[in-house]
This record gives sequence, C-alpha cells and structure tokens, in this order.
Amino acid sequence: MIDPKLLRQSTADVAANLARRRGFHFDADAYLSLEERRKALQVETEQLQSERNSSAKSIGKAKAAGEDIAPLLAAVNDLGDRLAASETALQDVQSQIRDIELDLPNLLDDSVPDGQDESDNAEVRLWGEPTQLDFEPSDHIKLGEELGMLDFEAASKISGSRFTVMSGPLARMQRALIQLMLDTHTEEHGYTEQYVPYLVQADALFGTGNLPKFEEDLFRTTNETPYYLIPTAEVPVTNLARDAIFEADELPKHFVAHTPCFRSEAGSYGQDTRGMIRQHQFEKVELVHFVAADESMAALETLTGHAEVILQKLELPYRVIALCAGDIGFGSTKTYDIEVWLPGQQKYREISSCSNYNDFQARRMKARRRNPETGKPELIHTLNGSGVAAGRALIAVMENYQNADGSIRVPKALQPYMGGLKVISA
RNA sequence: GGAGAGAUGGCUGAGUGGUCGAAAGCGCUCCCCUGCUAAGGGAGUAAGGGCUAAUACCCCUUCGAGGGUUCGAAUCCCUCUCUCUCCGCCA
Repeated sequence: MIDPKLLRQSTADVAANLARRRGFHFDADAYLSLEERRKALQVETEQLQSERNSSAKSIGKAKAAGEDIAPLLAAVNDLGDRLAASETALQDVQSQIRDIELDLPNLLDDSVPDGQDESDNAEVRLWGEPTQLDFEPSDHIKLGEELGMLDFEAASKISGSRFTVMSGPLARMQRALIQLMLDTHTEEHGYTEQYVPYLVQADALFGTGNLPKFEEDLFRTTNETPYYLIPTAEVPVTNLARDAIFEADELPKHFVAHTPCFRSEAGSYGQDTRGMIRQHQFEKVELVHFVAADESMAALETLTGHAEVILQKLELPYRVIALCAGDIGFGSTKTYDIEVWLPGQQKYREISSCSNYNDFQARRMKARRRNPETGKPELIHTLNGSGVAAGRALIAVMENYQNADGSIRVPKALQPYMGGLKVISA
C-alpha cells in the first residue's frame, strides 16, 4: 500500500509514477472526490463522538452529585442517531478509499527503466557463456522421459496437467539442490532457516499484496474460513513481521525457507504447457530481508548476489536483468530477475526474481521498527527473492549438463549431496 | 471429539456500568542523591488515526475479534477466534 498521506497530498505525482506501469489506470479525480467526502465526514464524526463523550461525562458527574439528569438526557436525545448516521457514512467512504488503496501498485523506484514489457528489460550483468554442446541439445522433457525419471503422464493421471512425477536420482537431485541452497544461505550468507505453514489465511495474503487483487492466482480450500495454499514462501515468512515492532538492533533480519509453492496459473493457458517450467506445484528456496528504510536498496543488491552464488556454484550461465516499469510486479518498487541459460530452449529463462517492496508490504502488515533516535515506531522495508527456484534449477542442470547419450553429469557442488554420484543415466 | 479455565499496556497483574487508556509491581528512559558498587528519591514511559506547515496543540479510536444493550461498556448480552488444563484419539 502506498502511504495514504502521500497519496492525498501528492496525488498527481503518485498518478504520474503509476502511469509508467503497464495496463494500469488510476482514476485520480474519483479518488480525490471520495477523499474530500472522507475528510468532511471524519471531522464531523469525530466532532460528534467528542460531544457524546463529554456529555456522557457530565451526566455521570451530575448523577453522582444526585442531580436530576433528565434535562441532560433530553439534550443528547438525537445525538446517538446523528452519530450513527455519520459513522455509517464515514465507514462507507473509508472502505471505498481502502479498496482503491489496496488496488494501487507500489510506486516505482526512479532507477526502474521505462518500458512496456519484457523486451524492454535492461540487462545488468552476464555470468558465464551460453553452454556450447557439440550435439543437438535435448530439452529437459526429452531427457527426463528417456531416463525414465520424469513422468508427466503419471502426474496427469493423478492430478491433471501442470504436475510432474520425478523418480530416482532425478528426484534426489532436486532434493540435493534444495540442500545446497539452504546450506549455502545459512552457512555462508548468514540466513536463519525457517519452517513455515504451507496453508495460510487471507490476512497473510493481504499483507504481502496477493489479496485482494490476485485471488485467481491462488488455490483456496473450502473451509468456512478458507485456507490458501502459499504461492511462495514469501507469504508466510514476510508475515513473521506482521504487527511487530522490532528494536533497532534486531534488524536486519535475513530468513531463508524452503517450501513447495502452489499457483493456479489462471490466465497462462498457452504458456509453457509442456514440461516442468510452469507447474501448479513446485519447490523453491526463498530469501527474505527485513531492514530499516534507508538500507533496502543496498539490501536488494546483496540479496540478488546471494541468489547468484547458487548458480555460480552450479556453474550455470545466467544473466541479471532489471525489470522495466511495464513488467515489474504489483508490490515491488524495483526488481531484478535472474535468468538461467537453457540449451533446450536456446534462451535465458527466469529462475529467480528479487524485489524490494520498500514499505509497501510493511504498511499493509504493520511491520515496524523502533527508531532509536526518536523512539517512535516506523515502517520497515521488506525484500524477497528466490534463491532459487528448485524445479527450474533442476531443469537448468539437466539441460546444461547433458551428454550426447542422454545421461546427465552431476555438478560438482551437488555430488556431496548425492552420495558422490557423478552421472545420472538410465 | 468431551469437560473446564482464560484472553487487559514491553512483562506480571488489578479492575463487574461513569471521574479508566486503564491501579500496582517489574522493566526501560531522564534527573537528583550517594567519592566506586549496592541501595535510595523524583519524573516520564502504548499503538493507530484526524486536523495541521508541524515529529506543536487539540480531537478520535483501540482492554482477543465482530455485533448488541445504554446518555455512557475493559466491565452487561450474543456470536466467533485463539490459548491453557484434564480425558480420548493420533504422525
């Protein structure tokens, strides 16, 4: 959520910033007229509440003094009705304003490049060279099926499309990837590992910004108060800061969590229908930072670097891109995507997305720190990034480490996690 | 699943219709005293919001959540959630 005060006082500036985003329209005039009504109604309501309080107090005193309170009661006769009417009207306007505020994406950082879509994203750096193979590379689907270790038919029988069954060494390699990531981030980068719920309630999703706008992306249970399957560990982990006031010396906090992620993929029907790229269920290791407001831009660089280390250890070629205004996510003020080279597609594909949400989520969640100078609570900044998506990392290893005979070499960094196994073959 | 108890400020905990945003203690901050230390004295110490140039006044809201009764609710009524204890079941 954008600072309501800023929205109110600098509406035009906010609108101009948001206009850089693709397909987003902010009706500033409608907002401003609602805001005008809100102000009038709130002042009126609070005035009436104040009257009620002071008259109730005098009635109490009069009664205690044994005076006749009948005339006092008569004087406040219609106050209750007037107050109730005013309160109702105020609540109505406030909820309309809140709906607008919850619907507004985050303000973009000035460093975010202009652009309409992914073709306008800016390459920040390149690591390694696209893998050269002296044979026609296969994609992960062919490799996995020929090894007999990826079974999309079985998955479809059990759960329908966009699921995968893995078996044997390939299943183990995904687990090895997750282990490598967790160990690297906890032992070398100083993160604290978290185990968190995979089912969350709506409030948590409002906090991160997934609700109310993106409900169709989520799986929801049928309970009376429904649970939602987490679309990313970002949701439960970031919500650790909800309603909290951290002491200054408790920050920054660096959390890492491995969880499965569940996404409905509504609206992506044509894309990546084959294979393991886009699934309803996938494994991911997520990095989350809670930092003081002035530290978040530096933290974004650090966090992205931590994710990159995983690809470097796996010796997978990648590039880092800065998402342009048109491509950046709803709650992010600045995002770097890390894209790994996939020989089977002859393309770089997203394997991590690292975002600075600045105070956008913190405001929704009431995540604060105590400013040691002023002693006052102030919003923290939250960041998160994949470090990295395990399913896609598995694809990347398969395709980059394939041999002409369809076997797959195990990257050195993974071998200790796979009992020393060096090659996966049928 | 059955039976019972509870939810108040950073913590402990009092408060069953008015002067209660809330006693007291602990903790914390500042000041005083004490030649160190220990002890002692005093003051202060919730969050969110409105108004505003303002982090100044003033005002509003909040005692698990939501509704209700009342001129007035932490206190009374209803619904829900969560926590704890005992029993049962269970990875």
